Amino acid sequence: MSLHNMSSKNNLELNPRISVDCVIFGFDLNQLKVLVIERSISDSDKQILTLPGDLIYEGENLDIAADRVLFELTGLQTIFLEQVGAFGDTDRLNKEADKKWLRAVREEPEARVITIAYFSLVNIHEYAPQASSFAKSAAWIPLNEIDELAFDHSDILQTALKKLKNKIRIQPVGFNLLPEKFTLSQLQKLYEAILGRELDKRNFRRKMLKLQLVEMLEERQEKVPHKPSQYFKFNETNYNKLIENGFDNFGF
Amino acid sequence: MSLHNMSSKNNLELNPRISVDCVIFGFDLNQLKVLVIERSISDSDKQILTLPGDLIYEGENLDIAADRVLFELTGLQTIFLEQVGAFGDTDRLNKEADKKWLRAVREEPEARVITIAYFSLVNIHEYAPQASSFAKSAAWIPLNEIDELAFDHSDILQTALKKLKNKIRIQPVGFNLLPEKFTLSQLQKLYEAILGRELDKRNFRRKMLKLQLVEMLEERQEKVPHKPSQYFKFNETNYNKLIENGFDNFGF
DNA sequence: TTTACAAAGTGTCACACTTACACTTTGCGA
DNA sequence: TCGCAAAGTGTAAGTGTGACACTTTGTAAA
Repeated sequence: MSLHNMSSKNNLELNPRISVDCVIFGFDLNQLKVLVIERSISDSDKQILTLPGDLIYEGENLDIAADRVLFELTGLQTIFLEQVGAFGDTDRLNKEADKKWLRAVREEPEARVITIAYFSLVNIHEYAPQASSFAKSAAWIPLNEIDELAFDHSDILQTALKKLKNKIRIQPVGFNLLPEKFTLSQLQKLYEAILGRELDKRNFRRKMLKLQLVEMLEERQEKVPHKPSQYFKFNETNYNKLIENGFDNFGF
Repeated sequence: MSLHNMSSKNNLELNPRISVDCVIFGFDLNQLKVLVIERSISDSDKQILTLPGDLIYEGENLDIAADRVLFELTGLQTIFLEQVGAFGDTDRLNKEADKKWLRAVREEPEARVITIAYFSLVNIHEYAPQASSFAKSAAWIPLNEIDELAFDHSDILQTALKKLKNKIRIQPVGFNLLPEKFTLSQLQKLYEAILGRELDKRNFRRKMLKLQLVEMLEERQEKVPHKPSQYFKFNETNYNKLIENGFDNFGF
């Protein structure tokens, strides 16, 4: 710490900047995907992926800042958004490529930044990613194709995913990830994508129907080259009740 | 934001301070308690309770700062400590009594402070709370006797408690809250205190023994005016295995 | 029109876990 | 030796889980 000499520099150290980063999960009825930003300084530079995020504004609440990032990027508002936690290790911006990028875009590239991570579940078909003030290009990348992210974003992503996995066991998940009507197979694929393993079709259906989480619609699939499946929708009353109380099928 | 005029003041606004606050749970073999600080400016002032916490130091990792707060207050090191999350609402320091106190003790009482909350489980008998650099007096208060805390600390406490409740359903809890040897009734009381409801004695014992979480010692209680109970200890191997894997008795 | 395809949809049995419930045992202290 | 107070113990009914294979049905191609 005594490496730094002048008070203005010192001040930078003393007062970390705060950012929010969002892990935005989407589901294309087949795979779980994450919305990432392709960051580049020059064309020659290797593309590096980051999670969407931004420094918070003066006087802005953390949740609001996360809403803002999500909205600017996707146009989505009042969507599910839950805090993952704070990531503030002093060396989190220390990778050479990251430092180079920060020097190119930040007013105070050396400043410590503590980020508050959020995660969100969105319906991938409801919109297309938009260019925003902090991101020129955004893209949905399948979860299992992401191997390296800038800063500590891989860490953040893994933590968010763990949180989602735990959540799905206790509360229903899907309202935000699925279109209004969906088939039970699609719902099952969603659970499989999140849990990372296959589930038995019959057992899955039995469970979903017993929980009365979903209800059958009149409508069916059309023009599929096999037996068309029934569409379902969430039973909003029961869905919210289960969100409130949890499944509560624990050991106590 | 435009209320503030000068750049130094502005700078305060732009760069929030970061603190850590710790929810330290203890268990006296009967009740769940929380370690709180009694804050007072003058003797005449009404005592207000806060969670122990401190601004982080320059260049200090968040986890390290939380460790430090815990250590200074309790002398305990390398204890279970898990992040609850970030609390950063712009109005979290706006209560009149809190502002008065901040003006008395902080260099920059008007600065925005974002706090990262942690929670910890400690064995209440292993030590006595100590005066520390940030707290003159600390005390264990039963959870259900705490009705008001400074700042947003009630909110933080409730969030930490919810986290603990969820944790106990998925992972064993107790190693840090209980002495080395304990009775099954004491363990049951701990679970009841955390879950906030009574459990059936026989069912509880059956479950604990089946999980092989604990093992019986030769030793028994002595000089108790009733049938003495066996002492148990945690089976460290199985305990750690269960921490790793979770109970996994969910719906999927 | 017939046929092949591909995914939807369906039932049962064994097993494990949960819940509810009441009496006996034991050491201490009066 | 008697009373107390908490420890300790078993069972039966019900419910959820996990494993498992065949039939149905609409489309599209032959």
